[in-house]
Amino acid sequence: MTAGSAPKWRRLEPDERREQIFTCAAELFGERPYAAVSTADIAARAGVARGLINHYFGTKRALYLAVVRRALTLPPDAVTTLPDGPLAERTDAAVDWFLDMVSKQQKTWLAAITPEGIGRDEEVERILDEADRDAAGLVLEAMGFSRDDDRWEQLIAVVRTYAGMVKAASREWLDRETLNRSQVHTVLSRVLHTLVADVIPRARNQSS
Amino acid sequence: MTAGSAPKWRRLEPDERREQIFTCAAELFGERPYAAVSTADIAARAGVARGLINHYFGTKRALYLAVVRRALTLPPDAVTTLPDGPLAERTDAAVDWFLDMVSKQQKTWLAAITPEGIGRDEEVERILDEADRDAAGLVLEAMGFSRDDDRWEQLIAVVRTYAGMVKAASREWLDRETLNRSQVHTVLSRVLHTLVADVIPRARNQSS
DNA sequence: GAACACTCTTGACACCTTGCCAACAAGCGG
DNA sequence: CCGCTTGTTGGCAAGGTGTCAAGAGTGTTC
Repeated sequence: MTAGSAPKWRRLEPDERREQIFTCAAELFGERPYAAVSTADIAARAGVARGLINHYFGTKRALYLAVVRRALTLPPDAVTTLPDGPLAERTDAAVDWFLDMVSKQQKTWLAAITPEGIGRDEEVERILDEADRDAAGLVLEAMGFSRDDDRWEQLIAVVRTYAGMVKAASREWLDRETLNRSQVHTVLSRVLHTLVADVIPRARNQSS
Repeated sequence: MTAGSAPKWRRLEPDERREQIFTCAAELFGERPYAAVSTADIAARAGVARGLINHYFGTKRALYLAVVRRALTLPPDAVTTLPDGPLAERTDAAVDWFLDMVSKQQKTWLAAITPEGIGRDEEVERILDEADRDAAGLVLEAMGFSRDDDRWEQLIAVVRTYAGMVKAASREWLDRETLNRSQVHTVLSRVLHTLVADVIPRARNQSS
């Protein structure tokens, strides 16, 4: 028995440890509401002292915000991979791409977009807003609009409106399971088609 | 000096006290996120001992749920006042009715639908769901569907999807002010028209 | 290979919040 | 004026969070 002094704990690179804690936190926040997840729970799952969480993220809330931020940040490989065909094809492809992405990180995505109800929270709201804005930009570009368009801000607003529908549809599909993927796809791509082909041209003539 | 023994506190009817605490709580939850409002804050504003809150509502969370529930309950005078004309007219009228209602209770409505993103919470989610469900039912009836329709559940799901867009549009209009009422009206009524005339017929052939 | 230094990690401490409960007292009925 | 009902208070115990000095793993040096 070479009784080598077995270390009680392993020392990791900060980035590594940070990521590990982050992952465990993301899992837990996906399973239970914010208040029902204690830093002790996160520490336990990560096999780590509770204080380490504060060391890396400062605050439970900050850790939570980091999780939300990453869950809502979508990979920017959207536009490049979309076809060039007619509008109907492009909307189909865009929605498909999106549904794929969402189904990969179901839990986290759902948790991030699920409203808790009354009361506003500046930080979370800002993160949600920016994520929506980025996503809307990608969608618009995929649909063939340019950032130089003089109505860009209004276009963004319209698509962000659409984003509300996308989120609700995701919940019906993944959470409530009242619609299947095919049905959600139909709803989202038809509506997107309507927006681009029908609504946006009209809206141009109603600027305040 | 008729040194009448000045009472340290007044005794109220249970309903009265309950309502008073409820009101203060609603105010505070409207100003700050759930976690940032302590029962001590509520008690202070109500001029009452903290323990009394637990006595009446049992739990901080229960009080919060009561507030959310009341904020989301909407007046059921929708269907009766809608015209009988062609679909486009009905969608126009329905959206108009809705925008009127919303603009009347801006603050409460906005506070109630603004996502806090603090994760999932069965109870709150259920309350939001039921509110959406009721609203969706009203919309469908206004659009001429019957509750006996064998696809009723799926119809509800689709309209609830639409509800997500309605909320997002309300925020763009009232909160961010990136779209004016006319534009929001166009977006919402056109999309509703698409749903009823185009999407729902298709969805029927895709039931899982 | 032993001592060293660096810093990642721990464990305990103080503070705050929530829910509980027994005692108190306001106001009505006799 | 007295006593009863019960609305109301105030303090206690459990649990959660953030901070911080001390401890221990791991690479480096001689």
